[in-house]
Amino acid sequence: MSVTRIHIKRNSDTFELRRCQIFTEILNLYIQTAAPVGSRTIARRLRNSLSPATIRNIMADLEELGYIEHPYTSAGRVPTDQGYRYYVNALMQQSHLTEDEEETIRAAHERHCTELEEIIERASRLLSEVSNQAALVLFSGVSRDIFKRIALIPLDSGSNRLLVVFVSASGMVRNYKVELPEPIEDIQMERLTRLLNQELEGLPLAQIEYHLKRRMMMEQGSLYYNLFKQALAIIKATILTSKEERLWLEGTSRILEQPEFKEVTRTRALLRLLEEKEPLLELLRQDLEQDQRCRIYIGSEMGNEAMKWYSLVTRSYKIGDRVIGTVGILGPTRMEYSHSVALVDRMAGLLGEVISQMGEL
Amino acid sequence: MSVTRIHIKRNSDTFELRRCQIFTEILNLYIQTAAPVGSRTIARRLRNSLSPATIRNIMADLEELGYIEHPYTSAGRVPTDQGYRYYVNALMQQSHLTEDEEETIRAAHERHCTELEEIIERASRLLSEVSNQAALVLFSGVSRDIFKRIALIPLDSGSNRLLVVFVSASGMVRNYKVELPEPIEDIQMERLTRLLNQELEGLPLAQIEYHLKRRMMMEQGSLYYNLFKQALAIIKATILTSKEERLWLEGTSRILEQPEFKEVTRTRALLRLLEEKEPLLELLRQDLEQDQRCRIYIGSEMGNEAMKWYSLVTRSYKIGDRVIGTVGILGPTRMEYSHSVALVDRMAGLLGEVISQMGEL
DNA sequence: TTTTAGCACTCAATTTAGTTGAGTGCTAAT
DNA sequence: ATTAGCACTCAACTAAATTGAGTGCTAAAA
Repeated sequence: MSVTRIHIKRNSDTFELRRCQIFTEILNLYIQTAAPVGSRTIARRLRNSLSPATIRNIMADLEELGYIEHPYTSAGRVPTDQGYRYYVNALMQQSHLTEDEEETIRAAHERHCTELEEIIERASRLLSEVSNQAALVLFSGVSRDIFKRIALIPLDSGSNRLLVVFVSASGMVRNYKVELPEPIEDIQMERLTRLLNQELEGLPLAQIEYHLKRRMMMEQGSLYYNLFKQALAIIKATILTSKEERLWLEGTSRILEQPEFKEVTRTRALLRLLEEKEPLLELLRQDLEQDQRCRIYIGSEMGNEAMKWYSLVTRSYKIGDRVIGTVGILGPTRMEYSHSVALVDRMAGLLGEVISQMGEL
Repeated sequence: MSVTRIHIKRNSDTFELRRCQIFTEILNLYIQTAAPVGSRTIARRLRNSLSPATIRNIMADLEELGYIEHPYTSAGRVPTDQGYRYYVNALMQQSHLTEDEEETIRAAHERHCTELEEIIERASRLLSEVSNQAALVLFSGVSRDIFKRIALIPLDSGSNRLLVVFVSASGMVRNYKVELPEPIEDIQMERLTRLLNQELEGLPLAQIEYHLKRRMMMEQGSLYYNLFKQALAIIKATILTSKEERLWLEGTSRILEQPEFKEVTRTRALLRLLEEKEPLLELLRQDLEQDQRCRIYIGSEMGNEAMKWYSLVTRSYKIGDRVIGTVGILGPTRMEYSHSVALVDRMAGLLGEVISQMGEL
């Protein structure tokens, strides 16, 4: 009673292998049916090469390892988050898209379009449709984008209201309205525009401030000093202040189509959370830092009670080697991870490509 | 058995009045509790001035009129869509916002901001929070907006790619990328810009095409002819092609908090529909045509199976007397219509105001 | 040592039957 | 025109019984 007997001494390779096989079987069945899996079912699936009793023993082992668990004494087994993690890390095999899926994706990308936002919205819709889960796309391009061109447009002649139009290398266009402390002459404005475009072209946004400050120092005392000062002020008030992060979330209603939806409270909590967006953003921002392959967050790993029953598969997408955002699929922990990974990979690749092309134009 | 006896001959004013009173009572009770209302409950609410039996008779009348119905033989009564309609048209009294609500709304509008989209997003969130229902805001400003200013920015020097920046009177800024059939010189472009700004300032977008064509005719043979031709081409490729309708939808998860949510299929169907957006848009577009006070669509009136159990309260908002969009609340048919109307009215007024101010700046 | 058959046991889920109570419609008395 | 009274209906709840998929353990077989 007091000593927990750990009897997984049968550690030869064959046993190890068989355990994995049975675990995968449980996992797959559970993914398909959403119902706890029992020993007899597994036995049948293995064409009775092992008896239910044996499988029960192995299941006991798996439970001790923390990969599966009992909802109650006499129910079948259900994978734990730890189990999914093990599967994802060690057992999962690469999966490929079906021809249908390829076709759908290709068809959707046939119509070209020039609006970045439209491209992203479509991509998120597409991903949601093909995966039949909720899909998300984060665009956080601006902050890691590159300066291409700026234009200053007076909003009222003679006034001090200014429209600043900014075009980034990735083709994104942004507008900012600014109010200057005092009216600015047309000639001065033209100079300013020319200066900014000459100085900043090709510069990553992160370096702009530093660069302008340095140049300002250099020009100290010269005619240009004031110009640089003004330029810096404008840039600071516009491009640098805006944290242009935007999240698209599509197909949340598909979450209601899963059987786990029956648990009303779970679903409600999740949808609430998704509407807030901030918690998700925090998670996604991590992906921006490193350029890795797919990231998978399983249930409790997301560190949020409301997301306990859901998993997230994400991958960053990029222009060249600059990460500019993240795409992802959100579904119940009981999801087909390999398939989701394949989809997310494809979407991330495609989205990067399409946006790159757009920027080049 | 064969002849339906209609015994609503008691048509004197007192009876009429009493019927209304009881109907309102049923309606209010049902709105509060979401449970069918029985004759005894009503009798108690009327301090037993009438016996349950009498009330049953009246209820039978109301049922014959189509205002209430039985879910099953021995259940209480539930208002029908027709009943809600009657209430809304004839019985509903104007309601005012509570101080709390006023306070919340005012607080939210304290922080000024310059981005149109941000203002609208905030407004929809706010409306959803205060009403505790799903809220929506349609912005369809552009098509009925007024020209203010245009700017042309070459994207690559010497190339034929152009960024067109357009500012409308309501303060909205739009960008379009266009590809010209042949490169355009800087001087020519400046002329073009000046021409467009001079010709079109203050013109409703709907009249732009006609105006330019007419001017083109007038200048036939003159030096300006080609300029006008080019101008028209650009305008057509940008401002006039874009149908810049955008719908914000916030707080859909609040729908899950209503008791009618138990009917899983209903909710699922609704959320699905809301994600598509198009059906809602169609409905909302109608409001743009006339400037009326609040519009109320009740359940089946929306002509969509999935929305059968929900109602929509909308009102257009405007700049001056130009309608530029619609705000609305979406909730179960069993909603507090008068309160929703008050909220929607306030939001529509406020939103119009805020956007107007923004445009003036 | 591993596998399996057998058995007692558990427990959610389903079924069944019975009870309750809010509500109705009708009729006859007030 | 109103009400009291009565028979009837039916969802919702309760409690008990049944079912069956599943378990763990043990002892025998391989």
